[in-house]
Parts: sequence; C-alpha cells; structure tokens
Amino acid sequence: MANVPDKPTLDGIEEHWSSVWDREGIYAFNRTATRDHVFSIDTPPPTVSGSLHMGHVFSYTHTDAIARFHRMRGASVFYPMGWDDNGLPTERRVQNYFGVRCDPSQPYAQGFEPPFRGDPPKDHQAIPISRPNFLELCDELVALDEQIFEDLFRRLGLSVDWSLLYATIDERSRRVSQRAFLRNLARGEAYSAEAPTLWDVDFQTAVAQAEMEDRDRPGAYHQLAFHKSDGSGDIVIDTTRPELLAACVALVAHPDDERHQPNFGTTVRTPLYGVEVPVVAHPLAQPEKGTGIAMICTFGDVTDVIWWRELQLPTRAIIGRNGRIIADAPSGVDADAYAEIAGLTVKQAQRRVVDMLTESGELIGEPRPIEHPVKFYERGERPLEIVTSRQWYIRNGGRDPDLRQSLVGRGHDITWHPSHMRHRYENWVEGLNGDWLVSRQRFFGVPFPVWYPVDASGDPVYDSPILPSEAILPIDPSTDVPEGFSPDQRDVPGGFTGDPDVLDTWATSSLSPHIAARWEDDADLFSRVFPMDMRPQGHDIIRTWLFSSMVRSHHEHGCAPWSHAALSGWILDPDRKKMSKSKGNVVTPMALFDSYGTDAVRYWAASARPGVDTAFSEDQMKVGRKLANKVLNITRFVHGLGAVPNDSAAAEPVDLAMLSRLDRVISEATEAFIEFDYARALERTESFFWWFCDDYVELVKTRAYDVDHVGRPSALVALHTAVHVMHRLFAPLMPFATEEAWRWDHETSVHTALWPTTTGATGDANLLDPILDVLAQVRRAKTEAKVSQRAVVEHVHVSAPQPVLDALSLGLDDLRRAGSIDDIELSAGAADTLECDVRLAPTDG
RNA sequence: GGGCGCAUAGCUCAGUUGGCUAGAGCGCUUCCCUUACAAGGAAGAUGUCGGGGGUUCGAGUCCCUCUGCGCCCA
Repeated sequence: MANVPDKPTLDGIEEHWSSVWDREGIYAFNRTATRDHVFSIDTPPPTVSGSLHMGHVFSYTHTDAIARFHRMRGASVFYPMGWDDNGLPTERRVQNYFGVRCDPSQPYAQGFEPPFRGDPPKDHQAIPISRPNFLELCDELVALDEQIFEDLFRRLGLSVDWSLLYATIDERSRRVSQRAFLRNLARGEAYSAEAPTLWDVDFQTAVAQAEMEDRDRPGAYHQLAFHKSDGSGDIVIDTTRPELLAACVALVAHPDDERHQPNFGTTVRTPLYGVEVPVVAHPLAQPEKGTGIAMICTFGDVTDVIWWRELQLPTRAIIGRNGRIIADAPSGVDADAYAEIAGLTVKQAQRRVVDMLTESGELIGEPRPIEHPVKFYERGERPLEIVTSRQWYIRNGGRDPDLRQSLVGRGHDITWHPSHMRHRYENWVEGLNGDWLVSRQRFFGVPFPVWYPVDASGDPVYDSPILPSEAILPIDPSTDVPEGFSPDQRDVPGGFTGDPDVLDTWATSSLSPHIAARWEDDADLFSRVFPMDMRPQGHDIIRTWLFSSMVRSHHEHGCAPWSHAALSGWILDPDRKKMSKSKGNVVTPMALFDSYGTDAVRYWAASARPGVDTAFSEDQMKVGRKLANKVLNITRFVHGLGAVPNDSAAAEPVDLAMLSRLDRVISEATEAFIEFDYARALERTESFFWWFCDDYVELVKTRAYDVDHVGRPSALVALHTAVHVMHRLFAPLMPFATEEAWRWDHETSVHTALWPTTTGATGDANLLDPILDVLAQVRRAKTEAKVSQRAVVEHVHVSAPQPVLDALSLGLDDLRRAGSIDDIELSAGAADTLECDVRLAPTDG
C-alpha cells in the first residue's frame, strides 16, 4: 500500500535522499562487472582553487543524467570524482590566502604558522618561506576547497561513487604521472632540450603553446636607421620592439623582394650599439609589413626563433628570466650604450632606447601607434618573452607529420557530441608548431622523477639522467636519494642533483583515466573500465585536456582513451555575456538550490542542448520547480484513487491509446539518451507529461473515481503504469523529486530500477486527438462564457467524417464526464474537419 | 587569413531522413477555489522562420549567395 504524505513537498528532499543513497550505496561501482556491462566516465577534475559557479552545476548535471540513464539500463557505472588541485591556481591562492611566497632557498621551518588565514591586508608584504612549508600550506588549503566542492556536488545529487575520489596531487596521481613520464622517456617520446622557450616573466616559468593566447595590445612602429658597413647609406627598418636593438643579430627581407635584393649578403651596423650584422633573406619575412625589412633579435618572437635556427645566426640574449635587461652586454655590443638599459624592465628599456635613438638621430620620424596581437600566458599579465632554457618535452606531433596524422586519426576513433566539435580538435592538432613543453619552474606539482649526475666541475650531466625504478614511485628528487648515492652527495661534484621542475598540470590530468582506474596498481580494475566510454568536458579545453589525454593514451596504449567525448557549452548571463565575478553578475549555486530546489536547477541545465552555450535563467528554474511539484502531485493523485484491483489490465481504448503514446515517448527518450542527448529526452518526456496531466488525466479521472464503473480498473492500471514509467524517464534528470514520489510505493530506489521498456500497448495513439479536440472546444466555450469549468453543458453537437466519429464514440463516456456534458450528438458531416457546437446549460444567475 | 557554429513569437528555445493551417515555455490579457496540484487550472493574442536566388508537386528543413552575431585556430 502506498504511503503518501498528506501534503507532498520538495522541501528538504535533497538532504533526505542523499543520505539514504549514501547508506544504501546505490552508486557504488560493481568491480565484478565485465567490460561490456560497464559504463565508465572520465570525470573532469575541477580546479578546486577556482571559483565554484553555475558552469560546474551545468555540465556536471549533463554527465550525471547520462550516468544515471546507463545505470538504470543495467550497466555498472564507473563514475569517479577528482580534484585538480596541483598547479598554479593553487599556488596563487595560497599566496593570497596566507600572505606568503615560495622561496626554495629558505630553510624548512618546523611548525611554521602563516601570518594570515584569509584576507591579508593589501599592503602586506608576502613572507618568503621554504618549498616544503609552502607545500604544507597548499595541502591545508586544498583540503578546505575540496570540501566546498564536495558539498556542492553532493547537493547537486551527482551519482558519483565517492570511494573513487582522487586528487591530482595525491600519492596515486603522482605515481601515475611519474610512471607515465618514465615510460614516455624510455620509449623516446619524452626528451629534454636546451632551447628558446616562451617564458612568463612574472611566474618565471616556461609556458606551452596550449597555454598561450593572443591579446590585442597597443604598440608602435619605430623606424630605425641601420648604417651600411660600406658607408653607402642607411637601411631603414620598422620595429615594434626597439628595446631589443642590442639583441639584434641580422636584418631579414623576403628573397623575392627586389627592393632589398641588392643588400643580401652585405652587412650593416646597428644604431646605438654599433654591432655589425648581416642582411639575410627568408620567406617568412613579410614584404608588405613596414619597410619590408625587419631586424632579427634573440628573441623577440617565435619567428625570430625560426630565423635564428634556420639561418644559424648567433645569440645575443638580453632579457633575463625576471623580465629585466640582463646586466652584462653581449659580446660586440657597445658597453656604455648598453649600460643605459641594463637592469631595466622591458617597458623602461623601450623608453630609454627611444630617447637615445631620438638623441642620436637614428629614429626616423615619430613612432606610429598600432594595435597588434601580443602573446600572453593565459593566466599572465605581461607579454611572454622568449628565453633559452633546458626543458622537458613530450612528442605530440608538433614536429612529426606521421605522429600528427596518427593523432588526427585518433580524433576519428571517438564519437563527438556534438559532432562538429571534432573540427576544433583537428584544427588544433594541425596547427601545432612544436612538441609539448611539460616542465614548469613551479612548486606545487608533480616533480620530475629524475636526478642528474654532477660532474667533477659541479655541473649536472643532463644527457645521462638517473631514473628511479617504477616500484618506488612516487618520488621527490629534491628529498629522495637515487640508488647508489648517499644524501651527502647531493649537489656536490661527483654526486647527484635532483631535477628542480614540476610537470605541467595537464601532464598529470591527461592521465585522469589512469589515475581513477588505478592503472598498474590494480590491473583488474583497469581492464574493466579502460578505454572509458565517456569523456565529458568543456569545449574550451579541447586543445589542452582532451588533446593531451589523447597523446598519452596513444603513446601508452595505442588507442583513444574513450569512445565518446561530450562537450558542454558555456553559461552566459541573461544578457548573453559570459558570466564573470568582476561584473558582479555571478549567482552562487547553493543559493539557487535553496530557493528553487536542486531538481529545478538541474532542469534548467538539462534543457540546454549538448554543446550549446546557454543563458543563465531563473525563469527556467521556476518551470523546473513547477514540473517537480507536478510530479509529486500527479503521483499523489494516482495513489489517492486506491490500489489497482488484482488481475486487472488496461482495456479501454482511451487508456490503450494513452499507453501507445507513452511507448513512443519511451522509445524516443531511450534513443536520445543513447545518443547522449539528455535535453531531447527531457523535452520528449516533459511534453508527454504535461499532455498526460492536462488532457488524459482530466479525461479519465471521473471514471477512475467511480468505483461502480466497469472501466475503472483499466484506468487505474493505465494511470499507475504511466506514472511509474514517467518517474523513471525523469529520474536521470530530476533525481530527488522522482525518488520521493517513487518511494511512496517502492522499497528500493528509482535509480536502481530498470529503465522502462515499451508496454506493448496495441491501442491507436491517435484515437485521443478528436476526443480531446471536442473537450478543448467545450473548455473554450466555458471560458468564453466566463463560467467555471465545472459548469454543465446541455448539448454538444459534433459533425465530422465517419472515421472521426468512430474514434469519438470509443471515448464518449469519458468525454461526457470530463466536460459535464448532458448530451452529445454525433452526425456525419460533409466537411473533412471536425465541427463542434456547444450549448451551455442556463445558469441561475 | 583558415575553420566551425548560430539567426524561428517581446524573451529563451524546439522543430531528426523535405509533407497538412510553424510549435512549447516564460512574459502579457481574460476567466475559474474544481475532492492531485492556487507554488494551481482553463483559454486568448502575437511570426515577411535574417535577405536574395535555386532544386522540388511541396522548403523553417536541401543547395548557392549575401548580411549580422559568436567561437576556435593562424
């Protein structure tokens, strides 16, 4: 017997059912399930040091709906959660939260207490602390942040198996990351090289192509006069970076440019510094830009690097890792002139150089202001510089056409949702211009599991790194000692030294399937879930997370790491602009859960089609709340009619017609979910649901009430069947309200119930259309007469073609009851449409 | 410059192999306490389907082209 509350409510159901689910363990992954009965998800580990926002609610709801669908279809769902806590965002947050900065030269302080825990005053000078102390604070803060994320995701009702939780800095992740790197190294897919690299001067770390972005910045063309060595005059060049004049190693023009052809092979002297440099030809020079001839500096931009490499030019580096002009002049550069800029920032140096050029008369005319794209680290505030340093790389096809083609091919091995997202991937892979730079000169990350021998003169021997065995991973080369050495041999001639760098965070998160599935730690588990079924993620990180995961899996396993990639869209504010904290238009998810209920917020998220950017809309949440409420009420109504008599079946044509329609919805929703289209599944189910409530239920309710009616059992069966089917169809999308309603007459969860299959009802789905058409006209007549819908109708005359009349006659009794109609007259009409005359009974006034 | 996506009611959007008179919700207007629901219900008004051309018996849907917006890449 159903146990229905007097007053069904959505209030408090999240807390109640979450704890029940926890207790019953219904989301636990079944480790005995074989691969073909598993649905595995490579959950995106959110950056816990970032803000928690509607974007999380949005995309994680989509994934959860898919997960719940597959669970109900009988799959054992592998749905882990992870926290991406390693990396720069955490470092930055730790600095701002505690008022400290990491200085590896500081000694470790036992029991160190940070000056602040949250909100240091603006004028506070960050305190330098040792790397171990800094890492302790990182661990402390991420624990706090992770709790906040977990609370949110639990409240959102994600059906993750929390026992599978990982963090990208935890021991397991470090082991996986280091092991994968060592294998890349062993197979020659990873290598280190000393080369010019994009460098962020504030964070003082190398930056990969994937983390770089163009920003439009004001600049100015300066015309500079270079003096021909033979004294026959000047060559005028245009440059936006006059401060790099001291780093100039050549002038370059296009080989076909007739204006400059006579000068190829000659030399010129640089302004101010008097260095003799050659005039060279290269096809990358742009004849239409400026005067068509440019100076090559070491290094102003990536084109300089190409020229320098291909033309085998000398190096005159003048920018240091801190973004200041280095102290000593490169050889051949006039020392006095150089001293004027030594130690200055790039900006200061530019002003000084322009002044000096003006003074010397070597600046022609006024600088011409322009707007041009400048390369920035995506998290950085000053333009990237290029400095030469030793870095680790993983081959990604950027300099190997065969590998590149293989990786493009991997993009065809998976199904993209929506399909056009594959173009983004291909676009990126085909545009790569170098291997993946994976080393970062940072602190809170996975260390490279590498030491180097130190030679007799005290220099590291980079060509013969000392590697640990996989069995002892993870290691920290700054504290662990390689086999065969003792701690006192660290950093001394004849001893060893640890690699000081950490891996790019993408180099760890690209292994999320491996981390979650305990690669090599639990071969049995791994074989049951990998390659995974689904990678959900934002389309903005196709070039980073998706691509890097593909690279790792391709190298390690020779396959794609998943069979489906589901890309979610962005959240826009109601004015269609990207939501951002600075604009103050950010709403916190928790507040929305409180005011509308979780299911209502999920409804909003689930209404957005896969991959489509979507406006934040509280209106949609109101609609969702209405729907959730209605699910409870309609269920209460059906139970209120009483139990279904034994051995009864749906038999009335009207009931069978409704069930046929329901079958169609079941098929459509199932198909949509299989295609990862939760939004379509929702739309189909929802529109049936409202039709069911507004029309079908209104039509049959009096029959269902009437205990003497021979057709009552049929109605009860149909109503119960439909409601229970709809609970399950809605369950992946609105897990709380459906569970609440389902449990009124079930001992076990709707989320472990089997996904509905068609009822096999043989009724004519279209039978109801003319019946409801007449009912609608009766309602309209009452509304127009401004009387209650309960008002009695004296007479209805319907004129329609014979087949329509036949259909009507099958539901005449229900129709009469639903419309309070005394008398219905049917007659065959000449027209092929249904015509209806409604005569209301006179009222008493 | 290359690639991709979008354009349907005031707003947000659906419209899946081309098929009757183009739909839903919100908002707006009117009415109704009716034994599931007033946090409800019944009903109503609102469209050059971005412009132009083409294929077809038939185009919101397919093709071409133009315009506008957005994103990715260089």
